[in-house]
Amino acid sequence: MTGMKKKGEVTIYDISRALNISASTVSRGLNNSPQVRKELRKKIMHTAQEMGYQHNKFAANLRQKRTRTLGVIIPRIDSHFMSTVISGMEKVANNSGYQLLISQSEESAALEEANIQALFNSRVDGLLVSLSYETKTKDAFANILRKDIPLVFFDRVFDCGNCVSVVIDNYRAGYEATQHLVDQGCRKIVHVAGSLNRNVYNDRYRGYRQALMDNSMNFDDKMLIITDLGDGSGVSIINHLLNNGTMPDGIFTANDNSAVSLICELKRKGFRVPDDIAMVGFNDDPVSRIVEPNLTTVRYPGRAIGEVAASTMIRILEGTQYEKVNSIILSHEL
Amino acid sequence: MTGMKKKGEVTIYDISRALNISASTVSRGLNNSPQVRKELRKKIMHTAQEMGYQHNKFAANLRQKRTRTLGVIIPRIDSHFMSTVISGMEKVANNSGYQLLISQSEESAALEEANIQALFNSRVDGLLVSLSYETKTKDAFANILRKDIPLVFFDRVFDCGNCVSVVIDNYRAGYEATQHLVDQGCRKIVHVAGSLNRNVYNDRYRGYRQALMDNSMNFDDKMLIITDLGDGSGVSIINHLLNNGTMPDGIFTANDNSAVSLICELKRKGFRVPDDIAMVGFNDDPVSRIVEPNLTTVRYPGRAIGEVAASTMIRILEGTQYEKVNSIILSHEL
DNA sequence: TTTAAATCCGCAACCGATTGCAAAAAAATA
DNA sequence: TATTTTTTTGCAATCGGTTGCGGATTTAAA
Repeated sequence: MTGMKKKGEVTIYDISRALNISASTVSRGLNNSPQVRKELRKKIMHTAQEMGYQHNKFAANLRQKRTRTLGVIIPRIDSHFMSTVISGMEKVANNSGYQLLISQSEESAALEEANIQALFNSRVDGLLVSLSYETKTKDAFANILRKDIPLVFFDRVFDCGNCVSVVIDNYRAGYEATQHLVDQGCRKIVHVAGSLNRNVYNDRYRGYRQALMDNSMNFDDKMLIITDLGDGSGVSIINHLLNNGTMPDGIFTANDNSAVSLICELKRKGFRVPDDIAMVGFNDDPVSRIVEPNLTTVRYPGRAIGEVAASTMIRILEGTQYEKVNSIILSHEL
Repeated sequence: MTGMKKKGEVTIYDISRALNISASTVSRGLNNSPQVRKELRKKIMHTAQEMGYQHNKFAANLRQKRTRTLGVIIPRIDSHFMSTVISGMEKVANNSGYQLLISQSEESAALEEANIQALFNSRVDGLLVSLSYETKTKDAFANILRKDIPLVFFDRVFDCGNCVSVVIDNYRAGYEATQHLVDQGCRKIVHVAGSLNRNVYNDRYRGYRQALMDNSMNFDDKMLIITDLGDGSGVSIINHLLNNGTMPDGIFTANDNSAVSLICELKRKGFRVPDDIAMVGFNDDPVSRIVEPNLTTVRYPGRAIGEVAASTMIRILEGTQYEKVNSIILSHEL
């Protein structure tokens, strides 16, 4: 069927035959079990090496009912933030002898569900998820939860009894970002957000609202713009604002892509940034340091989020996570 | 040992008992084999669904000696280019029912070798690799090659008899980039490169040399600067050039990170870009479109590279790749 | 030397799906 | 109805480590 036949693999049985001992001893020897005397252990390993033996994970997995594999589902991997998260995760996992099975939901709830299913079938020991833009319910996770497969959400999370969330305090970050604009003298601040179904955007939005309120600034619906936050979102947002005649003197936007896009478009339209319109972004994309004028942005610790999510998961799996945590909040900074 | 016991899994034996048929028929039924009559097939699937059956890939893998898993080794995942490549790969793989096992070499030959070994042990059906900065020999791939595990290199490749390479024509791209600078009136062009052990940098360098030669411009060693191309490389490069008194009027640099870094540093030192010094980058990072002045850059089709690499691998595995190819060259553009 | 305690090792069952082979059942032909 | 052909189904072996349990061997204690 594959058109490709495997070469004869060397098994522990071959080794046992070569050394004239039993396969169980070989297995124990290779696993460095104290049940096999040191000398013999060495001989086994040496012979294994010599014969080109390769451990077969499937046989082991089948028997042990675990895979040392973590499933990861993210919207997309090709964003600065996500690839940084994954990088941190991969490193931690690798150091602990785990491997990552990564799949992309492409912001689609259906694909997300298919991926959950596929990873479930692959018998991942645990699942690390950042939700798609579309996802509304946790139905898709029913199988996972039913079988007590540990579930860790990061960044875009669900509030969920039996699982852990790794996030930053988006509410506070949103508050601080808005306050920063107020401190700069802005009196009319627009917020550009993503889907309010996602905690990250909802929390930032709530922080923004609270900051306005605490500064006795009023808010109306026209000051909240919900978009996909894509690279090209700037044009339509600015047009929208111009048409509404509600040009603000400050914009707090929920990621850096859209911030950059907005800045470019504003400049094209003749506005000066930050003199006419001040701007705060979110995510600490490298672009934010390059674009002129430099963009104020909320530092989003992607690598740390990945590392913490992975190490938490591993502690849960190894049974060394004693306290029952529901969410882990990492620090951010402007 | 894990502290976590699995719930009793439903197996084909449970189903066979429930339906009073043999496990082999259940297996065939679940695989939609025509050997089982349609009606029964449906009943089997239905019962499986109902009982919450989950296919166990390990048992299947163990028996079939294949995993439908592709190993991927890259220097780092947290760069725009690489994450785009991976994104394309993942999508293609997923569509064909394959999964990706991704690991990072962090530019270290030792870690790369460890990853090869780990993926080998995981019995990946094929291996997709972009080499680390350090790698010098193909020794680490000996096991892979010996067992005829298909090997596809992309971007940073080895010239290797039995495997495929997916690349762009870096030589021509280097030539064109240099020629572009010449056309802009540059008479003294410096090239900033990565390790010349890597084809990508070597080829670009050779293209650069050839372009100089074809324009009767001379070259001396001081005009080639080899660096790690990191985000912070600009400062030291400019200092180096200033100290040498060899300030050029054009720079062709082998990636966009360093280009941006260079531009920033040049501006800080009071040079005007591109009036005093023109610049061409490489990789088509989003930053290249944001930085001012806009950076001329070679469009590097990351997603396409990932897609082509993955689909080629899958064709090889499925035995539908008939022609014997050694390298696939994708097009680029300025 | 005998007995008790440790240490080492192997037997054989097990994990769960796949598949060659052959028997059984059903359908087609004589 | 008997025979051949075709379609369905089941038996049992297989993939390769892992591990509980008991037996064998060695060492220590009596």
